[in-house]
Amino acid sequence: MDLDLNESEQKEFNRQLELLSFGVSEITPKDEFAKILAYSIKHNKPLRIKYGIDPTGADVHLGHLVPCRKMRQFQDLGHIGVVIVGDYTARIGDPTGRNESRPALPAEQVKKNGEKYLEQIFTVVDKNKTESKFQSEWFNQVTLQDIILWAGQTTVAKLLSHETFKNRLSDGNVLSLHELFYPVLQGIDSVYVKADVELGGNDQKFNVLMGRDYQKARGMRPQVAMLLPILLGTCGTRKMSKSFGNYIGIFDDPFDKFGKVMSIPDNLMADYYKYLTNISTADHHKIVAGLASNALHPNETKKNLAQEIVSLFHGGEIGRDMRRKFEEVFSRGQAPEDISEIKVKEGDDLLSVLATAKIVATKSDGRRLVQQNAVSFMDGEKIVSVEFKIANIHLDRVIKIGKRRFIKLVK
RNA sequence: GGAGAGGUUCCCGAGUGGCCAAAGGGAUCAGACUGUAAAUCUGACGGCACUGCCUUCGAUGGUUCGAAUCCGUCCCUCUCCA
Repeated sequence: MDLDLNESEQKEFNRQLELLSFGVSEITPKDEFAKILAYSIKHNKPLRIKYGIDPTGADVHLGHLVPCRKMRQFQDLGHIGVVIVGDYTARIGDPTGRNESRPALPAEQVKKNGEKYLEQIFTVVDKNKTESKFQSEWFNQVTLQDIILWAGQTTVAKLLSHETFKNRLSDGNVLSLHELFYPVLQGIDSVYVKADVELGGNDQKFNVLMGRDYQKARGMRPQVAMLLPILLGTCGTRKMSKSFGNYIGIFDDPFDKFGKVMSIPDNLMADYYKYLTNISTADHHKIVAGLASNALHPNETKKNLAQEIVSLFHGGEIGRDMRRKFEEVFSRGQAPEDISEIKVKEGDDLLSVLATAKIVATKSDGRRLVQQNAVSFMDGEKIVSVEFKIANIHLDRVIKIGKRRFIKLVK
């Protein structure tokens, strides 16, 4: 490889290296990354940046966006994004960090999820500079002979060196053979798409490095692993994940997004600012310092953050609206403007009405809420009887359940 | 193929004949408090015609006045042996 850069190439190299390294927790191997980047610049050959996502559900969440935003950065510098929808790996379920197998998903479900995933990913990734692919494009042609070949190019000891697999075995949990294929398939993907760099969360190191092994086995230049921090979920303790229920989804309603951001612990604000908004490094420093010195009010700062994040997906106007709505509902205890309505008539049993409106899960649930003093009319009186019947004087009034459930009774 | 151990409510997990709709923890919801859908404390947490009744403890069929608990069959998992 001829890597003697002239002055302007060197300048460009430094610029890209700095930008691309920002906010990354690990580049392995680092010197190789520098080499392929230099080569790319010298020969004006864009790098192929791979990112794979398993369409196990229908929702992409903000945690997925950390690598996506990095991909966007690459694209803005002229490189090519390769997004792989893991429609095969989704059927296995990523075993990383899990102590049990996941149920297999049917193929059509996975296909449908995949389309939705791409749509969500393209809210951040530049669609025009992206090749999007489904694993089935290559895996559907595979023969048993291929599979045996791949299986022969890694070892059980290697796979079992993965902590997840090791722990599963030692804890006496289920470990099925197909799960061992998860890293293998991910590695083979890199061969098929000729990836130069693969993006992934920190927990994906093992899987990403498999790609290097398989590329080397084919005499290809191995990809570089670029690992990004794992975004913590709204609970502040575990990684953002659908299965932990602590995620903020791209398709979440804007008000939900706002509220969910408001529910994160204060100490997560800096990370969310860093990885999810477009603020500059300098502004980020200001916020971190401001919070530390109490110059910035944590609640205001969090509202700003929530507004930023909502605006990112829904535009500035909706961002402002959601902030106003949040302040109305929670800070001032007012009802929001857009309340759903339910038709009632004199004598209707309130619990039945609420259950029909699906604002409480079941009548028993509603009964409990009444007993816990959670149900009241917006303009004052509390409902204390589980046998409360609706009268005409209650029409056009708003019932509030807990802090965030509202419903209007109409004729 | 053989021997042993298991499969419990949304999740983890206790429960080996009636006091079990089933301990404890997590998640969730509510109340208080708060700058917050944060933290903390308190409470709730299968359903309904709610001091009672109905459904649930892998599936199914039994034993018993009575079964998550005992027995048969089946399905699934783990460990050791081969």
